[in-house]
Amino acid sequence: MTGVHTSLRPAQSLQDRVRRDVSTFTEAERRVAHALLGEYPMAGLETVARFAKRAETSGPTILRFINRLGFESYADFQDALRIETQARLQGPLSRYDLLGQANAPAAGQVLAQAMRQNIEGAARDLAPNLPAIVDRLADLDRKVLCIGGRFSQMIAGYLHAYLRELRPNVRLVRDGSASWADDLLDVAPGDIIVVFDFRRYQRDVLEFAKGAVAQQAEIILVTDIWYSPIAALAQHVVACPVSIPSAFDSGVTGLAVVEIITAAVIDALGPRSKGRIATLEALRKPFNLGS
Amino acid sequence: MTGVHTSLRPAQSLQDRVRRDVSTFTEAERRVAHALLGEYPMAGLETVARFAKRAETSGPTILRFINRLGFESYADFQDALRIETQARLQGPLSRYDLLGQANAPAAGQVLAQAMRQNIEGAARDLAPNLPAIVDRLADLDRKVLCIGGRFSQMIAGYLHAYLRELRPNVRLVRDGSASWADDLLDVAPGDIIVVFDFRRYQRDVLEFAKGAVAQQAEIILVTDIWYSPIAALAQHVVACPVSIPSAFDSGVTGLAVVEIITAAVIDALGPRSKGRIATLEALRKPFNLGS
DNA sequence: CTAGCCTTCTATCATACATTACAGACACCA
DNA sequence: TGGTGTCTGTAATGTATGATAGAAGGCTAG
Repeated sequence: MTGVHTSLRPAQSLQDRVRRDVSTFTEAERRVAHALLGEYPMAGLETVARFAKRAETSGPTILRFINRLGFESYADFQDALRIETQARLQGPLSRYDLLGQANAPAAGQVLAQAMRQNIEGAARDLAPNLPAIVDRLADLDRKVLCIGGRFSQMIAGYLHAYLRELRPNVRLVRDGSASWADDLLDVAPGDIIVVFDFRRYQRDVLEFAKGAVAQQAEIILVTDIWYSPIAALAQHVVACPVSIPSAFDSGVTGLAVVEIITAAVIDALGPRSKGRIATLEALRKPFNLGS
Repeated sequence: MTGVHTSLRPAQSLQDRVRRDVSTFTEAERRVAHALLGEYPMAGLETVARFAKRAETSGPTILRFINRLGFESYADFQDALRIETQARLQGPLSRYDLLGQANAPAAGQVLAQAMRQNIEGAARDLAPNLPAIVDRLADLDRKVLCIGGRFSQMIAGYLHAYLRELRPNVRLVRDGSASWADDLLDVAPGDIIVVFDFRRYQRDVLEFAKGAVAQQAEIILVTDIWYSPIAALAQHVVACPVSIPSAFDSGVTGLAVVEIITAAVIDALGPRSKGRIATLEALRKPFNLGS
C-alpha cells in the first residue's frame, strides 16, 4: 500500500490523486471518489450530508475518505478544493487544462465531444415529434413492434426492454428474417412499428416495413440524417446525427433518443406504469444481488 | 418526474449581474461585491463569517447583500454559484447549452443535458485505463468474450458487433445462463472477458465472472459509479455515471464507452483491421441497399 | 439643532452541521 | 465453527453556522 499521509503540500492536483489512488480505496470510498470526480469539484464543496447522498453512502464514510486523502477535517479538504479550483479558474479557461498533465487532448475526449453534439442535435429534432410519438406508444390498445438492422437492433432491443417494463404488447423482431413473416401476420391496423435504420440500410428491414404498411400499421422511424428509404413509409421520422471521428457511425445518438422517448412515455402513462414496474421488480428480486 | 425548481433562474451569469448592479448597492455592500468579484466564485463558497472578514464587514451585511440579489438564503446563493461554476468548468459547450435552454426548456433537453454530462464523466474515467484496455483487445492471441445483464447485454452486443468487424475470436455470451458453462469451457488463461454490469446487478453475471477468473481470464468491467461487485475481480474498471432524470438509469454512457474503446482499438490495429472491414463490406453488399 | 430614516454593527438564538463513538455485517483465518 | 479484523451505517453530541433582533452611528431634511 502506498504511503497513507502525504505531505501537506499537494504536489499534484487533488483530482489526479483521487483518480490514481482509487484502487486502494474500499468499495464505499470508491463510490465517493467517483461521485466527486463525476461532478468535480462542486460535489466536494457541498455539505457532508449532500455529498454523502450523492455518493449513496453515509456521512462518516465521506469523512473517512477525506481523512485517507490526508486532510485533518472536512473544512481543510474544502479549503484545498477551493484554492485549487480558484487557481484553475484564474488561468487560461480552456477546458483542456482541466485534464491535468495530459497536454494532448486525451484519447476519447474528441469522440465524447462529437457524441455530445450529436445528442444535442437529435434532441432538437425529436422535440416537435415527441408528443405524437408518445401518444402512440402510450396507447395500450396498440401493439408495438421494435425492429432494427445489424447494429441498430441493439437499440431496438433497448426500446423493447424499456417499454416492456411499462406496458403489455411490446415485441422485439429479432435478427434473421426467418420468423419475420410470422411477426407480420399478427400486425393489426393501428399497431405501431418502431424501426431503427441507419447506414448502411439493409434491404430486409425495408421489406419488413413495407409488409407492415400493407397491414396498415403505423411506422415510427429513427434513422440517421441521410434518411433511410423507409422514411417514405413512415408517419414519424426522427433524424439522428451519428457522425463521429471513427470508422463507425455512432449508435449513442439513437439510444439517447430511445431513452428520451421512454421517459416521456413514463410521464404519459403515469401511475399505470408505476405499478407494473413495482411488480416486475418484485418478481425479479431472487435474481438480483442485494441492495 | 420531480418538480422543476421554480426559483428565478438568472438569464445572465451571477458575476455579470453583480457587476451591473454594483452602483445600486450601499457602501458596505459594494465592498462585499468587490470581495466576491475579486475572488470569484470561491469567496462566496466560504462561510458567511469568512466572507464577511474578507470584505471587511459583518455577517448580516453579507446576508442582506445576497438577499438583494434575489436569494432566499445563503445556501441558495451558494447552490447557484456551484451550479454556474460547474457549468463553466465543464467547458464552453456546456455553457452555451445552459444559455440556450434558458429560453425554452424543450422536452427532452434536460435528459439530453444529463446524458451529455454522463458521457463527459465517463470519458474522464476511461482515459487513464484506455491504453491498457486497448492493448488487451488488440491482442489477437487472446479470445474476447462480451457479456452483460438484462439491459446491458445490448451494450455488450454492440461491442461484440464492432470488434467482430475488426478481429477474429470475439464472442458474445447471450442471455440465459443455459449455455454459459459451455462458453466458460473454452476460456483460456489470458483471454479477455468484457463485462457490462449495471444496477441492479444480476447474480448470474457475477457467477460467470467468477468462473472466468477461475479459468485465469482477465476481466474488463464497465459498470456504474456504484460499482458492481464484479469490480473486486476485475483488472480494469470503467465507472460510468448513469443517472438521468428518469425512472431508468441511462445506457447511453455505457455505449459511449464502447465506441470510444472501439475507435482506439481500430487505431491500435491499424491496417490489419482495415482489410478485414473491406472484406466484410464486400461480402455484405448483396444485403445492403445502394449507398 | 433635532427628528427621522437608512445603514451597519453587536449580541443572541435555533439549528444544521461535522464529528465522534458504537455496533452490526461481513469476510477471512485458524 | 468460532474468533478477529475490517468495513460501513446509525445514533448521539457538542459546536460552528446562518439568521434575526435591536442598538449605535451617521446622514439628510426641515
